[in-house]
Amino acid sequence: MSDFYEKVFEVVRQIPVGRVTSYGAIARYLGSAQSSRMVGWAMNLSHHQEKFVPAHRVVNRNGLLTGKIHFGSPNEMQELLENEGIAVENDCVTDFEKLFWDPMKELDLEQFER
DNA sequence: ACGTTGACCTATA
DNA sequence: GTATAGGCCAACG
Repeated sequence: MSDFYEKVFEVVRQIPVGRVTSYGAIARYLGSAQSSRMVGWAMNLSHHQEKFVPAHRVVNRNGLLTGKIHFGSPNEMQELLENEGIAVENDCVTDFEKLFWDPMKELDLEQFER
């Protein structure tokens, strides 16, 4: 497994409950700013990972649940999000800007504080 | 081996 | 404000 995917999974697991992030944010955090597609592909592999990866907390820049079809059922992603307290309407995360969790900001800030 | 596709993003027009 | 174009890299047929 490449380090890239491993890092992606690690970052995704660090997403707090009730928060969401975008593929681009993760890609930028990993240094591959314009390779956001690879992040999505990594999510595809996340199903094979023994450790559970909350891929449902990762949406596109628009807050749209584009990847829901890759889950078992299209409703599964929305159900999981709503179960964590994230309101989803019409396959879009409501108050996406509020719930947005930027790893580049949050993680770097945590590391900086330490 | 080559062409197409894809859980995306940014930039022009 | 929507529309189109380009770029990125890996997987699939």
